[in-house]
Amino acid sequence: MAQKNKLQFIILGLLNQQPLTGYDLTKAFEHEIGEFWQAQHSQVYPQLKRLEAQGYITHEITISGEKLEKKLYHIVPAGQAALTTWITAGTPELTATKDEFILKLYFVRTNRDPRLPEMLTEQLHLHQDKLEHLQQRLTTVFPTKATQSENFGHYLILQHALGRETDYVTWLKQTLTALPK
Amino acid sequence: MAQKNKLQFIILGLLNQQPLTGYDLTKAFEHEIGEFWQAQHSQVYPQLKRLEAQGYITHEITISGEKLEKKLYHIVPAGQAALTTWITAGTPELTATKDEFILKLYFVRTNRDPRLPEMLTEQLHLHQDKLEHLQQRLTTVFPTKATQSENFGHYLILQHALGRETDYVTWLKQTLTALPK
DNA sequence: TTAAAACATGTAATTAGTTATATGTTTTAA
DNA sequence: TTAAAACATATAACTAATTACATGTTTTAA
Repeated sequence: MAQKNKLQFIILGLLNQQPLTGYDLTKAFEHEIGEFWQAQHSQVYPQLKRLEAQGYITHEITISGEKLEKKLYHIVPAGQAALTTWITAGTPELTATKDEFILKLYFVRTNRDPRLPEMLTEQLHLHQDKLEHLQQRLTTVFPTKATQSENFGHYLILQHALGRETDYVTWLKQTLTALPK
Repeated sequence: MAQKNKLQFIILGLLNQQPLTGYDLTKAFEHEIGEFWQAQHSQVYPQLKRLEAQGYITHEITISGEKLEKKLYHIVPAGQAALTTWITAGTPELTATKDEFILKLYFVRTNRDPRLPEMLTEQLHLHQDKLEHLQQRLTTVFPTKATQSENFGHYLILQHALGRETDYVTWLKQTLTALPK
């Protein structure tokens, strides 16, 4: 997929909060931001070099222990400008969700297909787990009104993800019960 | 993104319904199936060659008019087996939705950010349009109970898409009204 | 009759993303 | 004290997907 390099903006956005190393950024993709965007370190390190070449970030080398070199990256004003431009610009394209299960369903022709109950049940479990996970996150990451306003955007998208999964689960349940016996 | 070549199965699935040319398949990605999956002809033609080399499909050449050659592709039993295997196998990975707007929101820190109203309003319009479009499709593609059972999977995923967009619109509206003045 | 649109098939170049390979250091827990 | 886990950075190979390039035919409507 070639999709206009959003990774660069994620990195700028994260560096806009605090200086980080490539390793730190990679960790972020395994946790926090990894909830809705993924990237491997093999994508992160080259992107950091490109951003630095473009004059959006700089790095300083720090030594950890005896000799382990860390490159701590900072955003610079030009990078902040690029980040703001990206956020401020419109987002007129709705990205189609490429959900493999949905794709498989498309090729199931009748409601008597014997594979349907098993397929739907598997997805129900997966999405119920996901829903539980998101509910857990909401209460641990945003326990108070104050924490919600501190990180408003993140709070909003977690709410949205929760709504989406709730809807997914409802749809699967409803479809399962409507199946002919 | 490297995601296990789902295109091959979409092509097998479509050829399982009727023989088609590469051009027909490309058209399908602009209409029907294009609602939730995209592919360009530059992906379709090479994939057809690979599927034929694997022994999943064959083609016959027909002449249109004086000399325009069409390659009409047919699925063969091995291809039908591969298609069934794919559908029957579990689908244990939930694909994360890479929604650019959601990504931007993540970097908006406070509910007083002056960009929020405009950003949310733009998305509201886009998703309202999408919702309307899906409602239109539901009534035109599946006007009767009979048409719904004839193409059950397609009906289901259209229902699901409708629910998803309804939820998206609700979330955006609710967020907009909850914003501080 | 003719020009534009649609039909029809391909390859090349580039970008995005995953998986694999490579190398070494520091910290932690058995 | 030592082995495993975590820290830290980087490149290579490969797959997927978009955009651009390339060529020609048939149909439709002005």
